[in-house]
Amino acid sequence: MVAEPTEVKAKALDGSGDATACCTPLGEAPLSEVEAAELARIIGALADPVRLRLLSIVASSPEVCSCELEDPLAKSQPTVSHHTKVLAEAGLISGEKRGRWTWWQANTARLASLRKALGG
Amino acid sequence: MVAEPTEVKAKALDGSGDATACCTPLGEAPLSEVEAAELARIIGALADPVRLRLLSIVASSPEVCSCELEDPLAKSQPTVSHHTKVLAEAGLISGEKRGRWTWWQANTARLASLRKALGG
DNA sequence: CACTGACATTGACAACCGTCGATGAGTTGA
DNA sequence: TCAACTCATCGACGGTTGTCAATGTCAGTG
Repeated sequence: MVAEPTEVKAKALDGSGDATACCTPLGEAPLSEVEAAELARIIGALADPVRLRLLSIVASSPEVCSCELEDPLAKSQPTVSHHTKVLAEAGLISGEKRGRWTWWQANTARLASLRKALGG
Repeated sequence: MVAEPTEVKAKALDGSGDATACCTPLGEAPLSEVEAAELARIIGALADPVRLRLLSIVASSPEVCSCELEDPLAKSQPTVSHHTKVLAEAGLISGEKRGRWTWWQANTARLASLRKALGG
């Protein structure tokens, strides 16, 4: 028997949970405390070399399985799982569980909105 | 007597210390460990709400004095000094000491290269 | 030359974060 | 039904980080 695909995480950012920018672009006006906190949360998910490499791997392929990440990252399975969770909660990747495997793909819209918040 | 302006910090990133992108854009190819470490260092400088607000203040004005940051950030003087140092070492702001004051300005080129590394 | 003002540095402390072994939950195939 | 597999969660440990009081450094002022 084959299980139905299951959506995986994604945490609210601007309230609705979509991938739009959260903040007024840098350089236009000082950020409010709330905007800064929210933006820092997302950026913080990228402020780690392992997660950056993880995201670059996922973003370079249409879909990547968790099991394909352990080797290139040279990290233990719990560590990889931790990092995917952080990236997913920041909305930067999305996971779908199919059968035994969880498949990840990059959220390019979220990355674009982040670039925009950075002054793009 | 009036002292000459003094340049303030800026730390190597791609070796030359300029403001070009350090890494292959996300989504094009997996990052190397060195690229990821370097990019994470820069992004890490932005992964803090206080530094984000600090940068947004500096970037919204042609020049800002350190003394003008304490109040809006609601942080002590050593804390503000710490954050300006982190941002400067990441190349995101540049400081110039004139007389008693240190004047900061945003490094827009560095921000642009960061956006490019993020897939822009 | 003392004195004040602006900023950097030091040292200490609490909170947070990355890491992994052990364990648990759910799926597949025999 | 049971064994093997994939992944998430838990608990613990060590290292990093944000914060501030105290102190140091240097430029301008009287």
